[in-house]
Amino acid sequence: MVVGMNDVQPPARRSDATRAGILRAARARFAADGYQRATIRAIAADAGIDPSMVMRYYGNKAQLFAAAVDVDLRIPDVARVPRDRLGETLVAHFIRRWEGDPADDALLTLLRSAATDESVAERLRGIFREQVAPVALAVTADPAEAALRAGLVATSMLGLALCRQILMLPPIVAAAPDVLVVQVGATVQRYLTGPLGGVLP
Amino acid sequence: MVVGMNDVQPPARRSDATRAGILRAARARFAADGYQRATIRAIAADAGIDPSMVMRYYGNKAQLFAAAVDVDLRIPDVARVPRDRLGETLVAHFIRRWEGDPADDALLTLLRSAATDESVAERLRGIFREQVAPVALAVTADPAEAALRAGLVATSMLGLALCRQILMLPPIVAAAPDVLVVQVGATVQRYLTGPLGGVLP
DNA sequence: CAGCTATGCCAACACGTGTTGACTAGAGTG
DNA sequence: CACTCTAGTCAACACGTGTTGGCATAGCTG
Repeated sequence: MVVGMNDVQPPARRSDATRAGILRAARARFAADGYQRATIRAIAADAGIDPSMVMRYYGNKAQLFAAAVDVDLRIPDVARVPRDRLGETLVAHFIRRWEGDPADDALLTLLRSAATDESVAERLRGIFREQVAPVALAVTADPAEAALRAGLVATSMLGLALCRQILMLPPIVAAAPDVLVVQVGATVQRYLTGPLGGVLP
Repeated sequence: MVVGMNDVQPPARRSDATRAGILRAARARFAADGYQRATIRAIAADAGIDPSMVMRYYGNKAQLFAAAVDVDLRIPDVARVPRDRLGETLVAHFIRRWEGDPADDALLTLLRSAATDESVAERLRGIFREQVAPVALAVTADPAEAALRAGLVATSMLGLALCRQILMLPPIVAAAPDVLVVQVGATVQRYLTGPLGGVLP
C-alpha cells in the first residue's frame, strides 16, 4: 500500500485530520446552537485547536458553515415505491434519520438557522427546489400542480421536524414513530396524490 | 374630564408615550430579526430615543422581549363551530391574522426565535399547552389522546406558518388562502376528529 | 420663585465576537 | 546537515453588544 491511496485531486495533506476535526466540531455546534450562537472559538475548542486554524482552513465563518452543512436528503427513489405508499415511506425515511443522531442531520441544522438567517433560508429553498420538488414531479406532469403538492409536503415534513426535533413539543416527542408514520404519512400521501379541488391557475 | 381617565392601577405617567414607542419598535424588530439579532440599540433608534431608556423602563433585553411579545392566539370558541368545520375554521383564522401584518403577530415572532433560543421554545410550549391543547380536549375527553391530536395539529399549523411566513417557500407563499384552507384544513380536521388507529398507550 | 422628581441624553465600561499577523516548532527534502 | 515549507500557537485588533452611572433639563408642587 503506497502513501497516496486516493491519487485523484487532493494530495493528502498532513493536516487532514485537523480539518476533519474542525468540520466534525462545526457540524455539532451549528446543529446545537444555530449559525449565530455557534462561535468559532467554541468550535475550535471542541476540535482542540486554535481559532485561527479555522480561519486558515475555511476562510471565514460563512464558508465554514457552507462546508460543514452539506445537505443530501437521500430521498428514496420514488419510482421504486408503490404509489399509495409514498407518504408513509417518506415520513419513515426522515424519522429514521433523525432517530439516529439529530446533530448529524444537516436538514435540522439548516432549519434551526433558517428561521433567523435569510441566506440560510435561501439555501433551504434551494434544497426544496432540487430535492423535494422532483418527488412531486414524479407524480404529476403539470409543473404548477407539482410545485404546490411539493410545498404542501414540505409544510407537513418541516412541521414535524420543527415540533419533534427543535421545539421539542412533548406529545410529538413522546409519540411512537409508528404513530407519526401513519398519521403524518397519510397527510403527505394526500398532499401528493389526493385531489386538489381544481383551484389551480 | 379629569386628568386620570383610568383611575385603576397605573397612575398614568408622562412617559407612557415613550414606553409605548419602545414596545412598538421592539415588536417590529423582534418579529423581523429574532431575539438575538434584534439589538437594543436598533430598537431605541427606531423609537427615536436613547438605548439607556430601554433599560430604565424594561430592565434588560429578556424582560423587554417578554413585555413585547404577549401571545394571545385568539382561537375561536370551538364550541360554536360545527364539528366537521373545525379544521377549515382554524386554518382560516390563522391565515387571516398573518395576512394582516405578520410583524404584528406574536406567534411568528416566537417561532422565529424559538428555533435557536431554548427559553423562547419553552414559552412556545407553554402557549401550546394553554391555548392549543384545550381545543383538542373539546373533541376528546381522554387527555393522552387529546395531547397527541393537539400535537399533530401544531405540526400542521406551525409547518404552514414556517413555510409561508418564515422560510418563504415560493409555492406556499404564492398559494391562494382558499387552497391552503381547504388542503391544510382537511389535515387539521383529520388530526382532530379522524381515527388514530388505537395505538395509544 | 425655589425645590424636587421624573425624563432624557451622553459617555463609558466590560465583554465576546470574527478576524489578522507575527512568530515557533517540526516534518520533509536537497 | 542545512534549507524550506507546513502546522500550529499567541497576542492583539477592531467592532458591536448589553448594560451602567453621571449629568442636564423640563415639568410639577410647595
